[in-house]
Amino acid sequence: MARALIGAQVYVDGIGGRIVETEAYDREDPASHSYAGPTERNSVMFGPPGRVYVYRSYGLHWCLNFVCREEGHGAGVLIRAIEPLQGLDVMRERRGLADECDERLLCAGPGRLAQAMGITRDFNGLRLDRPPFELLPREHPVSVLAGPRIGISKAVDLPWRFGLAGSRFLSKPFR
DNA sequence: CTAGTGATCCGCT
DNA sequence: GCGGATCACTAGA
Repeated sequence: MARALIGAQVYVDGIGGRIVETEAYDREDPASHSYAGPTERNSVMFGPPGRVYVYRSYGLHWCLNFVCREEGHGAGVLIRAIEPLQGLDVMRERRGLADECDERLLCAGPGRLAQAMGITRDFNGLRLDRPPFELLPREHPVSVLAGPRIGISKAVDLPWRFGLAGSRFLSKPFR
């Protein structure tokens, strides 16, 4: 699913764009929040698929995940970067950036993307197929790159980070 | 482009 | 008490 989501579009109240970077996290995965089993924080990961799991990162940022396997499994896809297509002015305002700033700073990285889209803990558990969310399938075939995940200290070699080949909006290049 | 650093909260052991 | 699924900023190649 992390690979399949590259090129899809996601919107919150009409603001968002094309998903260009994701990471997979699974139950038997030491880097996953679900690895040690269900807790209050990760309970949405063990619920039905097609919902949003939001967590606080480093005490400062929010991060957006899609629950992507059957109920009870405990898997998720971290949305790491989006190519902004709609609501760029609102994104800039939420991010505290100037009008003339580089578009690539708006949604390149999970914390930036959540801030630009207005995601907070209040969105945890919401369904992706209902407002305020809208998820559109990709319209054309895409070329997808894979590589190791970013910012983790366990299972560092699994190639579970995916990106749209050639995109300028990635949080980091693929080697 | 990379590498280093501090900010700041809370889930989990 | 520890240590993050991060970011903004700085300095240097």
